[in-house]
Amino acid sequence: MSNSESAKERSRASAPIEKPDEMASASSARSRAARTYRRGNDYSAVSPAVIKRLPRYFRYLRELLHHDILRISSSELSEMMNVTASQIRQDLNCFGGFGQQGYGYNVKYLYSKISDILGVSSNFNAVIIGAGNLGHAIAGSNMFEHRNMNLIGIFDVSPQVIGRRIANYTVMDMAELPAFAKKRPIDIAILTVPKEYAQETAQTLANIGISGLWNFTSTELDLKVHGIMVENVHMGDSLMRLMYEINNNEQLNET
Amino acid sequence: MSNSESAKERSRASAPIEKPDEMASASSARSRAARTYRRGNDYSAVSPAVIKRLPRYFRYLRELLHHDILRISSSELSEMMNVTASQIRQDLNCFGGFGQQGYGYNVKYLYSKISDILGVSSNFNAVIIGAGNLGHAIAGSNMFEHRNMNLIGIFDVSPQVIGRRIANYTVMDMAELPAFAKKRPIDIAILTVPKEYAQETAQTLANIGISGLWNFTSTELDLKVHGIMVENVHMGDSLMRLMYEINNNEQLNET
DNA sequence: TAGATTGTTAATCGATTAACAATC
DNA sequence: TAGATTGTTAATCGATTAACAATC
Repeated sequence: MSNSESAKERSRASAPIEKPDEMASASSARSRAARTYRRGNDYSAVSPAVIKRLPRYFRYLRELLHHDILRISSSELSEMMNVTASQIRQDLNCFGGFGQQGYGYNVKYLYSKISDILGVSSNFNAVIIGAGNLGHAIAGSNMFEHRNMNLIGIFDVSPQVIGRRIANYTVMDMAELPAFAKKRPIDIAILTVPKEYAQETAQTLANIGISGLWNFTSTELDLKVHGIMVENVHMGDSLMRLMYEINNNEQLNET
Repeated sequence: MSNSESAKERSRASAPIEKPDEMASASSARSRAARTYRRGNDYSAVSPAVIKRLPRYFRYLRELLHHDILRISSSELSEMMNVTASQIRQDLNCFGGFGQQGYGYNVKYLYSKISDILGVSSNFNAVIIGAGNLGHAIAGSNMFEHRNMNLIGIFDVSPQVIGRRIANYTVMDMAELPAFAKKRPIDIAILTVPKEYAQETAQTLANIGISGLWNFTSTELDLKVHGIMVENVHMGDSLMRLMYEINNNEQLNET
């Protein structure tokens, strides 16, 4: 982040604009599942390619804030992120004019906007299904605080792990899930069960009425009929892409 | 996989072609790092979009084999995978003519070809850097056997975990890594350390001469100057995309 | 005001789909 | 052989980049 020092310095000069700080009103103690959220805008026309890039902007903007950089231009950001300035401006303008001509972008304001678009103020409730090593790793991560999510439970079927403590949670019996879901609405289920149980577990989750499934199994689950969004992690695919790149790049270097 | 029953039945009839079984000759006991691998073709002209899809073909073909389906047409596969038959034929033809007019594709042959392209026969040696929950989860997965990779060690800096047994491996001291690497060449490092240590650890890994880095930290590491391929997992980005989809899709349903 | 940088339109590039001739 | 299905070319669609007028 060394090449943004100039931006840092400039940010200490008085900023010509003072956009409202929307961060403060963003979070609420209650879950989105409790139907207290305010409906956002309709972004259905925004292209998938743009949406796929949003979380990366979120990460970089957060990083800028950590470095007390309060102002940035599309060209400065483009250098940092290794994309074109044009793309950045195009991407951001899908959601509204967040910048100011002659000035650039207010990092704090932009970050709050991107956060809102991504749903950080939704206060989702999540549960982990499968208390194996991966479920354990996810439970212990800081993934949730950073995104205003509430991990409200961890479930498993194995008597050997039910009742065990994992990252401040007591693993519950999968059989208790439907009753649990009635008391505390579940927005997102994180699926870390063995591949063989993925399909049936997904069906159970569909029945209790989740909104999204974060799928760590290598199986593909079609739950669109139930209106459930599925996001696949497919770590194995990622590893194979790496293997491919190593082989292919090395050849280029050697030839 | 219910809609492929017809393919299954047909596959039991005698197949008009008998492509050579290249699977048998694919694996070797020695590591690619030991420079025993045969150089592959140059696929540098193949578009990134195609390459990104290859692991998914790999998964589906493996699944077909498990179901004893030995023959498939692009249209049957397209239905299964929810893509166009045209795309499948285009994708596969980037690497050569793997099918046969009037017949379709021999699943076993196609699987072996895709495997080779992805580098499954490269016999990569891998180490895990960071023996936390995530490192533990990856070490215990079946990720490696399926891809002919050898997990040859797990390293950490914390005296509390060094010496502990994890999935049949004894966690080694990070300080021993350079010496270890001299004895057993490392192709791929799997980085599961806390974000704060990502950069310096990556530098250490670059110095011992790895070929690829599988990055689980949310930091982006530029090691292209060292000719090292980096593949980022960025689980957090995946979670945010899910959050976005839930918000945006629900709105559509409600309006 | 002049300089800087956005927002936005137009041009280019890349990826997907359609169509069909080649061929098993 | 006739039927089926690939391999491949051409047409369409979508995504990225370039350029510049608008404007702070």
